[in-house]
Amino acid sequence: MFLEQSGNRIGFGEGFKSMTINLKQLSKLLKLSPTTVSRALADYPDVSAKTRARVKQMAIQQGYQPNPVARRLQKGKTETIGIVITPEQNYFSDTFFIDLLSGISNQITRAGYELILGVASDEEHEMQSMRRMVEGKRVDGMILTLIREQDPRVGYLLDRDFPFVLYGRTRETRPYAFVDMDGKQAFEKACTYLAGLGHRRIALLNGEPGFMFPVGCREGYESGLFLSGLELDPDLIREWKHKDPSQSSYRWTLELFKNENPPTTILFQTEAVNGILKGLDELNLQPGKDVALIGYDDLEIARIHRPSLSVLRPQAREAGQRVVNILMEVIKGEDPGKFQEIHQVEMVIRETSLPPS
Amino acid sequence: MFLEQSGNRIGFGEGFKSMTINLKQLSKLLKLSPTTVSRALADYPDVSAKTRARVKQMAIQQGYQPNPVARRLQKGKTETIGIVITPEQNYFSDTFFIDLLSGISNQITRAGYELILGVASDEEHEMQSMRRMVEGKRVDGMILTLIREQDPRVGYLLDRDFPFVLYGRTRETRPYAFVDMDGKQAFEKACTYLAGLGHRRIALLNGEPGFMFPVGCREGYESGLFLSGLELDPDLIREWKHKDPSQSSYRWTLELFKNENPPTTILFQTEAVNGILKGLDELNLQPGKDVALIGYDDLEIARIHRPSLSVLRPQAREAGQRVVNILMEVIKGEDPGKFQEIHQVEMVIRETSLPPS
DNA sequence: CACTTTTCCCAAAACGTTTTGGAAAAAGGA
DNA sequence: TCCTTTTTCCAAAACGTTTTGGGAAAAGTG
Repeated sequence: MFLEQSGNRIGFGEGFKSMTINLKQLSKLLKLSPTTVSRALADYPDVSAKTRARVKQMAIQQGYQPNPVARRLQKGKTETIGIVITPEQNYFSDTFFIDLLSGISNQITRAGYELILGVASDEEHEMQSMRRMVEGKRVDGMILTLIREQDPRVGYLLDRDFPFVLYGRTRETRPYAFVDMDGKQAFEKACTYLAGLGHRRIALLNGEPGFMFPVGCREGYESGLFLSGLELDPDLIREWKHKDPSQSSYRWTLELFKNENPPTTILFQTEAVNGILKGLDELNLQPGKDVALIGYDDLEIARIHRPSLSVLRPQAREAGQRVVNILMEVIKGEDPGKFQEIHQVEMVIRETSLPPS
Repeated sequence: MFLEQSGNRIGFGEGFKSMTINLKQLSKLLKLSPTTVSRALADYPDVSAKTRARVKQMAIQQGYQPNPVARRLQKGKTETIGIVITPEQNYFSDTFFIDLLSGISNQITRAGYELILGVASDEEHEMQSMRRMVEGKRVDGMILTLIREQDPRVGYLLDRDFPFVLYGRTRETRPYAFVDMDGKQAFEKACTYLAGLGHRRIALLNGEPGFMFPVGCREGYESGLFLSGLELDPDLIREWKHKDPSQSSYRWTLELFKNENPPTTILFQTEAVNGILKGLDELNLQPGKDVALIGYDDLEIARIHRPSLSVLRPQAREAGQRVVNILMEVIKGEDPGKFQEIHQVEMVIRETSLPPS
């Protein structure tokens, strides 16, 4: 009589004693069928306004929340999105990425979904982690970041028609959904801006080849030089390593100034700024004064450094939200090819982008 | 005859066409009952070795994986662990935290569980995100980081007997499970080491009050001074802000050296190193030479900086794994009070811990 | 051979929802 | 009043597992 069936068990050793109420229990309380209660809460038109109100009030009073696991089983959806990060590549410690993740997470929560996180140490584990999510039916869709020029993840997901959205782009002919920052336009803008100030020797300390983003940066750089009537000098282009941004960029900075006709300004990803500053310091060159600097990404260091760094600032949070909204559409069955967005990047002029001295 | 019931649907606009096989379908293929197949795969003794082998082989061949959502419903567990991060506090961009997260994630995967991530902008949203996970029956247990002296999250979870493990400690009399680094011992060790080198004016640039970790750091600092027969001078203790570690530590560094009897060495959390280096640079003091430095946490900058920074190095990855293992025990119903671990912290001597000049 | 024990398998129930396909009651129309 | 339509509700099925509680066949025992 007391606790019929499927009531709360009086836990023994079960740790957490669920204090929560069931649909069945709630419906008993209301003297209605579970069907009606479920439909009332979901605002179906076939339940009267009066009972709907009664149901909702009781649901709130009893703190009823539908069990998500049961709903997922019935609906045939996991209500879950997956993402795999690779801290080895020193990307995760970027505040930009946190902003992206923040936008993603908030939007996913708003949709009533869950974000599950995989942490992989290398490319192989990255793929493995993703396969577990996809083939293990643990997610409805994937979000991919830190995209490579040839990215096996994209082929894998396209092959099995699994919903996904890239933050970034890759070399792939089949249509897929992505949100990308316009790195090309950003670097072009920075380049023409510097040229406009009178700089003639503009160096590019670019990200590691193999990844897609530096490709756009370089395109923008070249196009910027061209638009400004400047010659491209291969000696002014160097690439740092993802595994060790500071060390490699430090060495390349020293290299750049061994040039008999050294640069008066450097374009780079802010990730690499520590190495560059270290190098300039060693060469007794003052950033901003002797060498103008514009970095891509507005990290903390860019703001607190004296002189403060001029940067190209992507709107990471907004991009994260878009990624999620698009993924939801793709999950619904929309054609992924319809969702290909390239977002503009803002240029923030601070103290390191003066004319050459 | 072809696709009876519950077979694969030939998707229409459904996006992802599931190519995966069912327990029912698998059992039909094997001419066995779903019960037997399920039990064979779970290594129950009441299925013969022969059929067990046959079942397993077929399962592999067909790529069968039990639907986790269905299993969760039946088992009454979500097989999911929750964590909420607060990037605002500039904690997340710490590579130490990535290591912790990496250890957590890998161990959770090994247990067949999932890690769901919440990203909250402040304390209020942090609580909100956790409540959604707990009250919404979305997780079996929680992992808490960045613990405050008075932490409402702990009381909340204790009140409802919900399984959780802290990375860190808090002021709470009821027993709870935690894994913490021995910050006290670490700072004591660093302090006595420096005193042993001959330093007499040892400064502490500590983390923000309100959080638990700086409390231990200070205890260790004071105890280290005492053991070395040094007097505590309140003028040598300052606290930087979580929201802006670099800026605040920069200002405090300048302050410290306005002292008529300035320090010859500083103890701090590596998070704050940028501001300290900036300050020393401005004061024309060479780190390592004029002022010895030991930081807590072995961030990238500590290794790449010249001179390289001596640090206290917590084993974040191992700690993450322990947190998960403990949480699994607590979820099983073990007494959380049994799991209170304090891990030793290694001291790595590099180039910034020389005797006073 | 008859009885007991062991081995091997399975039907049915359960987990907590949502959806399907009505059915009873109320309202409207002639 | 009788028939039709609309409104309001609900029983049963389904989602894909695991667990419960046997039961039939095979093997052992006297």
